Amino acid sequence: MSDLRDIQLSLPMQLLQAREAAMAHFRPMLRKHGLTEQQWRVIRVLANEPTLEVSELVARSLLLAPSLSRILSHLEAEGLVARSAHAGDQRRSLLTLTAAGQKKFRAVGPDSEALYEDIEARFGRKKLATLYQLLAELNEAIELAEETE
Amino acid sequence: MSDLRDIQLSLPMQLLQAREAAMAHFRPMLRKHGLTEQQWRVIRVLANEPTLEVSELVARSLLLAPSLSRILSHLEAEGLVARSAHAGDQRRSLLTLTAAGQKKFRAVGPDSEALYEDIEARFGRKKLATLYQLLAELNEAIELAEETE
DNA sequence: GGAATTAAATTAACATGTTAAGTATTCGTT
DNA sequence: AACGAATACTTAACATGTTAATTTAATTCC
Repeated sequence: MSDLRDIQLSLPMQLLQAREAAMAHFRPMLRKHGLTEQQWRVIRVLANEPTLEVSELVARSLLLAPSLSRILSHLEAEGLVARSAHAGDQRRSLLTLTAAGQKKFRAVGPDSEALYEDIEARFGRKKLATLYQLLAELNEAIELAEETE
Repeated sequence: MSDLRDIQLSLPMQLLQAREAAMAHFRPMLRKHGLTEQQWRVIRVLANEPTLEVSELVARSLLLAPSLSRILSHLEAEGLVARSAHAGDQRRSLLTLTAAGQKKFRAVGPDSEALYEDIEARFGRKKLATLYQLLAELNEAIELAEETE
């Protein structure tokens, strides 16, 4: 009944399927460490910076502000992340990994890396590099469209 | 502090970012039609088949069964989808698009297609085909890993 | 042919996604 | 200094994601 392209051939569905295939491996591992996928994203970003503002965390973790807000209060309650005042702007706050947070990062990191390397090895580093390049160009093309419309 | 790859270079993050870039265009359009992204996926799948079981819908829409269960009750309440009995297995039920559901599909379809074509045109059909191919191979590689482990 | 298993969906419980509204603070202007 | 606008988050409300538990019906096996 439809002239619309097969749903399986739509770009967002392909991207979703590929991501789910990968995450199906990561989620059980993270679960063993007591973390969700999103909590791990936050910890991972914070592990590479001494401190970050919420807005920076939003940008780097690809989480929406309301989600991050909830996740941060959770991670604070667990003692993995600490919040401190921003000198000069009371609206902002600075987030840091606590010692416990750093310990968690060091515990999960190798397990995470192992899964990545497994995927890389099976898929091929060369093809993976091509895929990254294409995805970056896709983002660029779409963002360019936003400026034009 | 970290030897872990930059989070921005991780495959799931790249896939997520690319998908979000695309969906940022689709969601407002769907919202005007009173649909969520996921509801539209269900309608789109059903538009191509006279009837489908829940398990088939799960597979083709890339939704988890609990999510689909809620979405279907919503779409039934809206009169877009109808449920009928499965002859021979009372556990299953058959889903069909109602006349209103088909009308909705015909209303949204062109808007959806226009956005796809815009992306295709900007990104390039050739590169898009390469991207599809790589994503399919990635899925294959990951699923192969599942059988082995 | 009846008890134990398996299978298909749904429900439950909690976390996140998404949009809109709200809050507090800062900035810009006069 | 003071007002309005903009900024940085947070809350709210509802939809979906995720895992586990339930429910109901079919299947298996003795």
